[in-house]
Amino acid sequence: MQIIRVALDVPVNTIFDYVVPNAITPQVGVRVQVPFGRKMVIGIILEVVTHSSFSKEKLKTVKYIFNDIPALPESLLDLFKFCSEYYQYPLGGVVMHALPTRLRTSRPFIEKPQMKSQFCITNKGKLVDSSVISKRSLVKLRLLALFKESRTIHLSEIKQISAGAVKVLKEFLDVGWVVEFSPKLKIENDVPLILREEQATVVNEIAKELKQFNTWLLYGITGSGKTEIYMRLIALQLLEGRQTLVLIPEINLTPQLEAVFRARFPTTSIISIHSGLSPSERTKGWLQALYGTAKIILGTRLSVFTPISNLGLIIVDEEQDNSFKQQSGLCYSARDLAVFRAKYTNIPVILGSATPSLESYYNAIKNRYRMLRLYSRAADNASLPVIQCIDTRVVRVREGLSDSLIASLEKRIKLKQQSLIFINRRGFAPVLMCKSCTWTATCSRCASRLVVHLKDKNLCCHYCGYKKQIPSSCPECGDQDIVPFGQGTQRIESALKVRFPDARILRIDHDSMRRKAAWRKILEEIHGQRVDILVGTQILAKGHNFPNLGLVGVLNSDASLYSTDFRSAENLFSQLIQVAGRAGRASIAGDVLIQTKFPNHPLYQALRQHDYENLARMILAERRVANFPPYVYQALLRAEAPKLSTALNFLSHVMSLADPGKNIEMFDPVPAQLARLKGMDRAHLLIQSASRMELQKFLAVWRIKLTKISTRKIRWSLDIDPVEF
DNA sequence: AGCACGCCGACT
DNA sequence: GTCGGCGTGCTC
Repeated sequence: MQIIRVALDVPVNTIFDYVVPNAITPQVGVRVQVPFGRKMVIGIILEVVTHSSFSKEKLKTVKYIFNDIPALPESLLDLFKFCSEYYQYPLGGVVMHALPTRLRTSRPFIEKPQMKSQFCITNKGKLVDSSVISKRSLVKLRLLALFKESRTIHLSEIKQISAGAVKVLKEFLDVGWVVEFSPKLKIENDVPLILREEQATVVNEIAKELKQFNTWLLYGITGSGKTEIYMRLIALQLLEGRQTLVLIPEINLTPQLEAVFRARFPTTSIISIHSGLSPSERTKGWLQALYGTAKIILGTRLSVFTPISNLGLIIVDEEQDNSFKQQSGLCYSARDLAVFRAKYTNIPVILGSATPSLESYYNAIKNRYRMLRLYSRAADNASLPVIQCIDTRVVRVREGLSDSLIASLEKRIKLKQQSLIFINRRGFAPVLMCKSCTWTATCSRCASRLVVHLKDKNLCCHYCGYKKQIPSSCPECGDQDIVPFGQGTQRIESALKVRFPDARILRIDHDSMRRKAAWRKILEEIHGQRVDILVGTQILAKGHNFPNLGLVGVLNSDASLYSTDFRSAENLFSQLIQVAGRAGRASIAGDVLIQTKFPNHPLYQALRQHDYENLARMILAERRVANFPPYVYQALLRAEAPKLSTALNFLSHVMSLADPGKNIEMFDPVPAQLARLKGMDRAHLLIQSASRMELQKFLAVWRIKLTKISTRKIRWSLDIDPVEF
């Protein structure tokens, strides 16, 4: 009897067996529709066997075997298996999570061959001498001439030439004389820069071992030209016909990097996978990667699961970024899976960063990763910004702004340069407070304070989205003197407006970024020099070049220095290095001013010296003493329940069931940082071990016990290598 | 996760 | 006497 073992999207740690009629030969990696309970569901065949341990009478027969897409490669299925085991998550859940949503439906996927509507000529096309075309091929000649004289041509214009013109267009596309033009992206004729010596060294080092596994940690200061190195190595892959997977942290960065890649590789098929695409578009790109036609696959963490037939290289840019770690459900780290995938495929993986994660840096010290360094900035004349601290214990601060910062802003406005005020969000949002009884507005569903939004005149919970009106008096004591306390971006913006009435000030935060096109518009404003002072949070730190930026002011970064989260200092450092990197990118010497009460803190000292490695070694020394990662491996069991005591009791009970060996350390259950979220109380239990393998073994056994005990009213989940607590 | 089965309170 | 509450357990 033919039996298939199928992965289904059910939170049960088993795969399900089905009978296949003898006339059909099933294949591993193929999508199927099967009866499950009283419904029909979609799954993926993981194994084809002849016997089932499940009783034969109870076995059902597969309903439909899809042939709309090719079978998933076994290497990808192995990645799923590893992911399921390592992250302690049901295999079926992993497989279906990784599949594009469009393929999770029972409707077969039929690709509509739709052509882009606009096309433009490439450098190669421009150089074509029309004499190579036969004088009799009138359509070819006319089309080429048309392309040579205009920048972009619409499909309808091409159709006007003759009925056969579209066929000729396809020929031109095949030989690379023209490319599809996407109106969103400007295609410039990008000429590869001449590499600096240190860049060339890095490229050569990696190129020497291009066909075998190695984890390269590329440490390069901001603006040192890491992207150029990626492109050189991608070019080498392209010569071999191999594909490259590029993982980046945020969706915001996709169009930017995509445009850079398209400019460099105008005739190469590049796909980007991000949440802005429709399910069909996503599936289309996903399939192009599987077919091997897409040569560069650019995407966020989910794209680590993309099937790629001829993968030659993986790049993880900004590898320290926490958005590579999924925080709920399947808590995977795309960076770590990328390393596994590269090892399994025997190809190199590059982790790039200006401030590598301590985990990666430690791996480099231990020679598990190979470190390469870039110390200088790529652009001529560009130097690193001068970073200084403003001691707010000494200098007067009004409305959150010190006199020295105001003076510097004034200077930059006079020089017609732009400035950026960067606000560290932590504890900075304005809360509503009663001056007489110190009551503050809190969220009824979360253990959080409501944030004052002056523009919409309401109070908002930043965790669950709950909104309500600003009360006119204190609900506790009735006093009318209730005021926003602490400066948010809005308050800083208004303070700046008072101080600089003629300056053009632009505030950027999550509210002003809501709309899809907002970011593009904001960038246009900035690049068009229609802004003098930018005010904003984290979003401003990432990726973009502001050539005329002369000054960066940093407010309220101290809160992260002494946070309960042991990673907050390194995150702050990474963030400040990134914002500082916004300044002085072109020929302007940049200034960075940090307002702080602790100017002598080692973190700020390292920052002033632009000395990541010294700080990293110092933090590592602390971690070793405190027995923290990367010296130990951690796992977190989270539990949430309507009452905190329920969650804590559950964790205590579960802890008593555990049988940790002497190398496993378990800590007592504690309430989570944010003890209440969306009406649920949250607690967790930390487990750690110096041995990753022993921790894995222990968790596997323990989790089976966990799934067996009844969990009424409680939701629990395991987070392996947690980054947030 | 769904969805059914199952055993106890307020309703035509 | 039933309708329906959601606690428990199964799905190949």
